[in-house]
Amino acid sequence: MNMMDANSPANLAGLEIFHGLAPVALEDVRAAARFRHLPRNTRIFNQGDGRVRAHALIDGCVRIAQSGSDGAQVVVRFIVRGEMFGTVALFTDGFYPADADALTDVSEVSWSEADLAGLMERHHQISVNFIRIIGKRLQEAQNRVRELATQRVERRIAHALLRLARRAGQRTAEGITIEFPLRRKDIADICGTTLHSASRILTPWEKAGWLVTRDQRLTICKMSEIEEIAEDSTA
Amino acid sequence: MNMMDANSPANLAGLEIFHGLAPVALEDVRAAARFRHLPRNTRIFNQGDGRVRAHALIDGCVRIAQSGSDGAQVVVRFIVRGEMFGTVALFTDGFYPADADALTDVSEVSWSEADLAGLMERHHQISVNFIRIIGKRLQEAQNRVRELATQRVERRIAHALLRLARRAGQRTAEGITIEFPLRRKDIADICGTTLHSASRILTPWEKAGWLVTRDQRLTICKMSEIEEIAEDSTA
DNA sequence: CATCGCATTTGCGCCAGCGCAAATTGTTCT
DNA sequence: AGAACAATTTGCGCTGGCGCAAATGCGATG
Repeated sequence: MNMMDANSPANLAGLEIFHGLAPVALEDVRAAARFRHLPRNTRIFNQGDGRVRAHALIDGCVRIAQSGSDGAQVVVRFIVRGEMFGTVALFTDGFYPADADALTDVSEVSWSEADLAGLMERHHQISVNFIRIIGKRLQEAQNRVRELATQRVERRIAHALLRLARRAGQRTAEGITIEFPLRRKDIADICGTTLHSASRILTPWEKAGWLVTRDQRLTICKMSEIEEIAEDSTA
Repeated sequence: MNMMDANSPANLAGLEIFHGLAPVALEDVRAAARFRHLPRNTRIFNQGDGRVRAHALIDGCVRIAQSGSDGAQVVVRFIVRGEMFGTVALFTDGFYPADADALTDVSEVSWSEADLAGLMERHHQISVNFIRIIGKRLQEAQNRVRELATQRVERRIAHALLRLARRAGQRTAEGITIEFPLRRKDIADICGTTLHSASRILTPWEKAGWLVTRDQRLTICKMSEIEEIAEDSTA
């Protein structure tokens, strides 16, 4: 509650979905928002839950993972500061299609489906932004389909690292550090392979000094070597 | 030109994106529409082309395929009567991310990005419908990612057939017929496998009488057998 | 009708990557 | 610090499915 006034107005304008909104519109947006603070390793929502809300991450990071009836799971994406999540089910069936886990302590905002619908109606720009966001994500998903269908594990892993670095990379002394905990298993679940294969591929890269893992944070030292392996246009 | 009056007003209301619009709004929509008739085997747009438009298929069927720099291609989806296509790039970078080919003679309508933006602004319901459409497609894409990542070829093919049958299936004497030309290569490119593997799997199914191919149309006779192989929840 | 071109089938060999299982290292909790 | 647990590495054998290439089937065209 006390947090709300501290970080809402400034941050809301920074969220991609509210770009270009007038201050008065942002006020409207803020009024319908629910702010929350969650400790790490919390389940934010479960695959199959109803009453979806539109979420935005103010700080921290979140893993979105989908699992099939057979238990096999896939990491849909990692969410970093400023991004929306849980938005796919909005205006469709109303059930979350994946699990969301807080990987670090997080603060998030969310809006109910009905409130968001009202906001979009009153402030048309929100719809446009939203469409842009989902459209972009759809393109990413389709590129991923193509990757899974046509490339082999090593290259898929290289791509995954590059994408993560581009989206959540922080320039540090040693190279580009991906700013959230990333286990082998996560990388495997991103790339559609097994923990074992991921390990077998990544370890040599670490031995060669292309990567470093410290405090659960992965740093890419030799970006160019990874790019070499990825060697493909459509990123 | 003469076609326009014949099939526009009635059909536009049938398009998913214009559901729930008032007649006066549909008039507005119609005014900005460009109707076209194209013979089969025409390229409707190329991957990489600029000046995207929002397309809707009035009649016929279209294959959307994406190819990587290495030549490997993936069938993104098949479009049937009433569906939108080429919509992914709208409001993002403005370039088509895939090729669209007319598999039969087709009639299509399209709107320029600017016109569609205007329509959405004037008739908010269009935005909502559009978001629902893209959201649904995003869910499909993510399910496909999971499938590619976790299931093997046989099961993926079974799923693909079931999905196609559900979306474009026509009840006939022998079973459910998928109403557009579907080559082995297409099925392979949908499932992320090779022509050869697809053949190796489908031929036995045909021999067992579960499927029939006639006039380039595939008919599923024993739906239950295919479902057996697919045996998984999240369709 | 003969020919050409395209789609499909099928045999064969090979290898990327999975699964199992054990060893090793890192992390958390008391 | 020590114990209990979680994550990672790695050896080994196996196989699903790819790649090559040849054969066959089928429709279109002159």
